[in-house]
Amino acid sequence: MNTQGPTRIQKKNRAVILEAALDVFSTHGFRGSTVDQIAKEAGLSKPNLLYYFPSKEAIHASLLEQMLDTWLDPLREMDPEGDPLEEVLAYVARKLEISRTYPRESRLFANEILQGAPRIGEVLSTDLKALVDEKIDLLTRWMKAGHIAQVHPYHLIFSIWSLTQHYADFDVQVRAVMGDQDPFQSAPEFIETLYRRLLTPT
Amino acid sequence: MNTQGPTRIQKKNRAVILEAALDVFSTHGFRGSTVDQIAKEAGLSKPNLLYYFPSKEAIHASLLEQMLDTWLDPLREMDPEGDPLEEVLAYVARKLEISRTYPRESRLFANEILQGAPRIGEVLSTDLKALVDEKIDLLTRWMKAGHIAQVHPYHLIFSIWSLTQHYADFDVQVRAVMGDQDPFQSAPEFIETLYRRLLTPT
DNA sequence: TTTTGTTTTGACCAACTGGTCAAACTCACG
DNA sequence: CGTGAGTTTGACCAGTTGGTCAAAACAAAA
Repeated sequence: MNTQGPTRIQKKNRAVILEAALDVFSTHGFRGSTVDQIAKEAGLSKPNLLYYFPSKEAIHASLLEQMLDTWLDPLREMDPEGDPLEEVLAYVARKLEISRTYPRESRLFANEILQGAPRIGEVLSTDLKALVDEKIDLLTRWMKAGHIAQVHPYHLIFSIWSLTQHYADFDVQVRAVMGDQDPFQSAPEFIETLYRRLLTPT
Repeated sequence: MNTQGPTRIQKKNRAVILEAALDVFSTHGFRGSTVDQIAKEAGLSKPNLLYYFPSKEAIHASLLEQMLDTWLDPLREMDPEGDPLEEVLAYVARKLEISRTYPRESRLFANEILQGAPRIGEVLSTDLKALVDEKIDLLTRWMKAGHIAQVHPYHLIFSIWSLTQHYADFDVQVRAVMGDQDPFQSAPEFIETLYRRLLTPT
């Protein structure tokens, strides 16, 4: 009888599989990826991989779930008690940093949304919407109090998402255009300037 | 011997196929789409579809080529003789309008880039880079002359791409968060404000 | 109507896909 | 050492995929 948690081997192999799957799914999308590909990347045989996860779907679901938390965290941290402008700027900086550190997660997410969010559409219109609405409220209060400039708060948030994730999702294009310059060296300053000028009250 | 151009039927069917393929490819990506799916959407049998295009790849390539022109046009139109700030704002407005009018093309492109641009990587680092470099030059001159504020010109362009395409590529997410409000009603004003504040010289 | 080129299709194929299974192997522990 | 649970694998399967092909159906000019 197994009364203990997962074996050392189970722990290691599940991690190895998720790591490999993230690589594969994030660059080929769900349907574009094959179990064989993931198994090879993980250094396992296909049946062995399917001994640790019941199906391709299950691996993908596990990755998405894990990723959604990482994705939402920076927004959650925006503090109603802090200095408004600095809070927004800090949020933007965190988001950009995450794009740099976890580009594969960003692309996994982008792939899912692009295809109509078949697997996380529900979460978007419940959990995500709830969190965003809460922060929209906060931003609106800040604007009404004159702490930051009045702009459409939804679009403010969308703009932050799109600007920061662009560097992960469209990495190939960014690098093709910029040549050998590192986009992440100059991006933080540009984006901070942008939001400072947009949000500093007149 | 066929000395004339394409038949009336050929013209119509090729168009119908491309239209159907755009629908399918843009929502499922290349590998996620099947020839059968496209054929069904086009109202043709699979062999009949393959009578008009030699392969799945060929249809995809044809779409990408056609799309790239549409995608680059608004940037080409940015006029060195015009008023700097208004030229940039007009470019942004054109780009956003295209996102609204051709969301499928935008998603087709996003899919391709996300997967590492295997089919258009070459074009990006030649044609696209050349065009961008030319406009970067123009923007830099405008900045040095004090007509628009000094910001990193590459990131300025990336920000325009990401902000405008976001509304096409992440449409599902935007709508999930905004509920039944139409994002395209309020987006143009927000984005214009953003670039006006960013670029108006101090 | 005949003839000739164009268009459409059902039947088919080989490669690949996600997933199963029984048998073999490995390993910690008594 | 032995034994039982945990781990790994080769062989296999049914469904799907992109693509082919010969024959049939159709259109239009003579």
